[in-house]
Amino acid sequence: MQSPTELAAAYRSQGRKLTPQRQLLFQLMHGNDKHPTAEALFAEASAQMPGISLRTVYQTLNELAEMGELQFIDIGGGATRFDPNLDDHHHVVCVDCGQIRDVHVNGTAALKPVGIEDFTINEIGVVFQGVCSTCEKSRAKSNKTAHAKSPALQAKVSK
Amino acid sequence: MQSPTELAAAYRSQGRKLTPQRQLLFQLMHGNDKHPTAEALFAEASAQMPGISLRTVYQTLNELAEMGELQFIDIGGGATRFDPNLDDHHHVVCVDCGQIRDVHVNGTAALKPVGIEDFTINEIGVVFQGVCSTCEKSRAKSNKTAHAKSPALQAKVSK
DNA sequence: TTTCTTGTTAGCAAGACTTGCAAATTAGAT
DNA sequence: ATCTAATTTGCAAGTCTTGCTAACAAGAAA
Repeated sequence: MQSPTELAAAYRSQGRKLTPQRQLLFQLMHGNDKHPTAEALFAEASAQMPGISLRTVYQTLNELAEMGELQFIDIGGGATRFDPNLDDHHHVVCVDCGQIRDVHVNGTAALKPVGIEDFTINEIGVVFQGVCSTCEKSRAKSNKTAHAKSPALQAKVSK
Repeated sequence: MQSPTELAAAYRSQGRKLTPQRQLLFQLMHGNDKHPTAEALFAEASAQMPGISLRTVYQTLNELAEMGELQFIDIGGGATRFDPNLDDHHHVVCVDCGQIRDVHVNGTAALKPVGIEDFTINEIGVVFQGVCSTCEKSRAKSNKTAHAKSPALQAKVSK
């Protein structure tokens, strides 16, 4: 995602208006690597601008996505998460705490799907599932099984 | 996913009962490579067993997932899709019609995520996005832009 | 076969997430 | 200062999935 200043220009050049709500959301998302949900972003925004509506957050995120300034991430678990990182990257998810981390991956160009000659591939997405060190430690203590699914990821399964 | 017969045995050995509803769903899912949503499966099931409830379909799918007989696929677009294929495989999605195809991928073992030493990776998921030949043809006719997103994938975005 | 226990089903309400809509508001041009 | 079209809000509504519970049925036991 471009900087708030650049976005301001981009917005105006498209006939969109530069509102305080949008400017705030530009700031909050710029360089944000937390992959927040709309609700999470709404919470942050509300702290600085009481009264801003969740509807506006959704609206702005959708605009930014249309403009190609950010992407949606759906890895199960309910809410869509937003990623302003436009670099070529992928994601690592902790199945315990649900955190998502951006990660550069070497070797994607060598991936060879077999038997889909009738498809024109445009994009490749790789998601690594694992356990972060923090969760690994708490697992050791609480003696959890290594196969238990994260509250985050099992949300849709057996909440 | 195992065969209906094997699942019957697995169910009983776990103290679960073998109901007609479950047996029907076992059949419908066994070897099913359509990655149906719960609704889609419910529709198929209803044709053969009028009166079966959507609730039961969800329940059974969740059970099978708990038992490791199938996996959930979340690629955005609203509903979760179910995959009974337990082989090591990945997915190709047509961004136009939304179809999902199973695909074997060579080279996944060589994927190297950079900078996540603090994660213990357990699984890797690869999703290829592209356009199937059928949609490619209709695009040529209707002169659609190559960047338009599929109704299926943009469902959550700008339905 | 009848009985009994316990797991299941069906249906509907409700919860989570996201979008549609319309009135009130405001950015930016004139 | 005025005007017009884009925005924001707030709420209703839509989609997908789960919670809850009474009625029901599978499988064990007698």
